[in-house]
Amino acid sequence: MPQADASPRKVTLSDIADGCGVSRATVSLVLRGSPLVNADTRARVQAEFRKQGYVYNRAAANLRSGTSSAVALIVNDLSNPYFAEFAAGVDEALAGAGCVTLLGSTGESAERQDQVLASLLEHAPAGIILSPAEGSDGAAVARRVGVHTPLLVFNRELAGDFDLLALDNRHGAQLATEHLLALGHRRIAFFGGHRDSSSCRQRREGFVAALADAGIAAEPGWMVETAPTRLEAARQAGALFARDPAPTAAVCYNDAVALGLQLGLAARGRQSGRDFAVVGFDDIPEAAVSSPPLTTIGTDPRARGRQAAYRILARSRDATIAATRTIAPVRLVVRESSCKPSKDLA
Amino acid sequence: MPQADASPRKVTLSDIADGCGVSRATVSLVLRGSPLVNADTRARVQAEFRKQGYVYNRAAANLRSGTSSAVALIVNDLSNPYFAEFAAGVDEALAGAGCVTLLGSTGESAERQDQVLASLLEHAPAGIILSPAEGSDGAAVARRVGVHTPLLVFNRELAGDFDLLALDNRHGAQLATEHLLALGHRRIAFFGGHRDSSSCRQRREGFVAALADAGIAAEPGWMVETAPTRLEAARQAGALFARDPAPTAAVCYNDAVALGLQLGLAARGRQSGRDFAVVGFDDIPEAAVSSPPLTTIGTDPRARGRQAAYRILARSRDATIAATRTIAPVRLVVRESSCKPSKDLA
DNA sequence: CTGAAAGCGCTTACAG
DNA sequence: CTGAAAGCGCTTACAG
Repeated sequence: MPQADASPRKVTLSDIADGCGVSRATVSLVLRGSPLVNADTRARVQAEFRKQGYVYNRAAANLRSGTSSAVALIVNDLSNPYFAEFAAGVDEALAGAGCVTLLGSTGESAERQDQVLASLLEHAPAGIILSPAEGSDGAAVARRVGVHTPLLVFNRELAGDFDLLALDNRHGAQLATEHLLALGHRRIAFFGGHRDSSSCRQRREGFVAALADAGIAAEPGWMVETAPTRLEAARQAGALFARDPAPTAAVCYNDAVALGLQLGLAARGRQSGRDFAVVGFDDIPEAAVSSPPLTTIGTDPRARGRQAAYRILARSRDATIAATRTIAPVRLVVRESSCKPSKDLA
Repeated sequence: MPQADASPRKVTLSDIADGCGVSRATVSLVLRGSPLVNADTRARVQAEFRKQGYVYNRAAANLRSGTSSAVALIVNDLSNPYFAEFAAGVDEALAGAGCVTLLGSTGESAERQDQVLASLLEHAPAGIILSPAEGSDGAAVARRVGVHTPLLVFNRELAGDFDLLALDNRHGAQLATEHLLALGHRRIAFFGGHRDSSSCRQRREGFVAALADAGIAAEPGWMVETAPTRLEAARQAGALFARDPAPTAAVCYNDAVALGLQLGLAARGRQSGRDFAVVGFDDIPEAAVSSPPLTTIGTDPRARGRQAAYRILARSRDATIAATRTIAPVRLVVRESSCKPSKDLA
C-alpha cells in the first residue's frame, strides 16, 4: 500500500480553524457553503484556505457522513472503442455531478470480474455500472455486490432483477438486414458474436425476423459464431465461403467483427463494397475510416454512458427507485461503400 | 452527494469482533494477514467474515494509516484510441498492485484540467499520471498538485521539474522520414499537430534532421499545422496541394491526423498508397484497418501505460526517488500499402 | 498472541 | 451564528 508523502504535513481543517481562531465545526460549515456562517467569518476562513493551501479530504468526509462521491465503472476492455466512448460519456456526466470515476476492467473473464467488483466495493462507491463479462452469473454478481450499492447493468442482460440499460439490438439488426434486402441482397449471413450472449441472441432474432418478413428463411450455415473481436472475425471469414452458393452480404454482430471481416475478405482477394456487402453494429469511430467506410447501426455510446451515469446517480440518491429496463434506440448509418446493391457486385 | 444506502446496515470490523469474541485489533490483524495471529483465531475470524458478508472499508483504513490505494489518471480524451490503450495499460498494472484507477479527462482544456486535478486531489490519490492539456502551465500544475502527491507527466513535456515519461518523438519522426526517403520520395511534407506542443516540435525536428541527412531542406510551406484530430486533418488536406509542385508524401503528426489526411485525400480524388504516401505515428489499432492500412511508428501505448503505473507506484512508496525523464523507444511499423515507392505513384 | 485506548480528518447533533 | 463533544471504520502503538 503506497504511503502518502508526509513531508511538511498536510493541512487539515483543524489547521484552518486554529489559523483564524474559529472552531472546526465552523470551518466545516464554510466548506459546504452553509448559509449559517457570518459572511465575515466565511471570508476569513476562505482566505485561510488559500493561505495554507488547504485540500479537502473527501474520503474522511464520506466516512463520517456515510456518503460516497465515486462511481465504479467496469467494462470488458477499454481498448474496445465502444467501451472507451461509453466510459468517456460516464466520466463526463459524473464529473459534472462532482463525482469521480473508479475504473475497472474484466477482459471478458467472469472470475476477474468478481475480483474487480470485490476490489472496487472496498472503496464504497455510490454505485456500480457494469458491463457483464461473457458467462457472468447474475446470482454471483448480486451476491458480491450486496444490497448496499446500486448496480446498473449495461450492454448485456444478466439473469436477475437488475437495473438495465441496453440497446435495441433486435431493431438494429432488423434495420441492417432490411437495408441489405432493399439493396437486392437475398443470400445474407449473420456474422460473429457468441450465441449465448444476450446481445448477440437479440441481434440474431432481428436478423431472422427481417428475413422472414421478406419471405426468406435464414440459412443456418450462414450464422457464423466468432469471438467479438477483429482478429477472430478475420480468421473466421472463410467460413462464409465454405459452400456454394455463398452469401453476398453479411450483417455483423458489431463493428469490430465487421472490420475484421473486411480484413478477412481482403486476405481472400475479396473486398467489401466491391464483391461483398458488410453492415456493422455500434458505429464506433473507426467505422468511418475503415476500408471502405462501414455502413452500420449507430448506438451513440457516449450518450449511453452519460445516461448510465445519470441513472446510477439517481438510484444512489434514492434507493427506493425500482430497477428498470431501459432500451436505448438505435439508427441505421449508411456510408457510401461498404454495401453495394447486389446487382453491382463483381 | 449521493448517500450510501443504509438498509440493513453495513457490517463493520466491530461486528466481526463481537461475532467471534475477539478484539477489533485482532480482526484488523487477520485482515492484513499478520503472522501474529493464532491460526485458530484467524480461521474463526475468517469464517465470521463470510458469515456476515463483511466488506473491507479501504477509505477508513487509508484515513487511519495515511496510505492511499488509488492513483489518478488524467487524459485528454478517452475516445482517442492512443489514450484508451494507455489507460487500459495503467489500469491493468494498478489492478495487479491492488490499486484502483481514478479517471479524469480534460478535453485539452487547461482550465478543465485544473478543476479535474483539484477534484481528484480531494480523493488523496497515491499519485497522479497526467497527460497535460495543450497550453498547460507547469507552474500552475505544480501549485495545484502540491508536494504531497507524486506526479508523473506523460506524453507531453511540461515546464518544470516533473517526472516525465515520453516517447522518442524525434527518433520516430526520423524513422518515418527515412522510410519515405528510402522509397524514393523527395518532396515530403510534415502534416498536422500544433507547433507549440513539445511532441509536435520534437517530431518536426526529427523530420527536418532526416531530410537534412539526405541533403534536402524542409519546405516551410509543407509544414502544415492542424489540431491533432481526424476531422481537422481531413479539412486541412488541401493545404498540401496549394502550390505546384506538391509533395508526394507526408509524415503525419499522429495516426489520427494520418487517418484524417487519408479521408481528405479521398475527398480530393486522391488515395494514399496510390498517388500519395502517408506515414502515421502511434500505431493505434485503427491504423491496421484504415484504407489502406497505415505505415506508422509503433509506440505500444498499453506498455507505456503499464510503465507509467509502475513508476508512479514506486514514487508513491518512496518519495525520495528523484524525478527522471524516461524516453520510451519507438519503432517503424511498415504496412503494405499506405506508402508506395515514389516511382510507382500514379 | 490478544485487548484497551487513541486517533486519522472530517460531520453531526446539541448547547449556548 | 459558533463551539465542545462524539463518532464514521479502521490501524497503531502500547500493555499484558
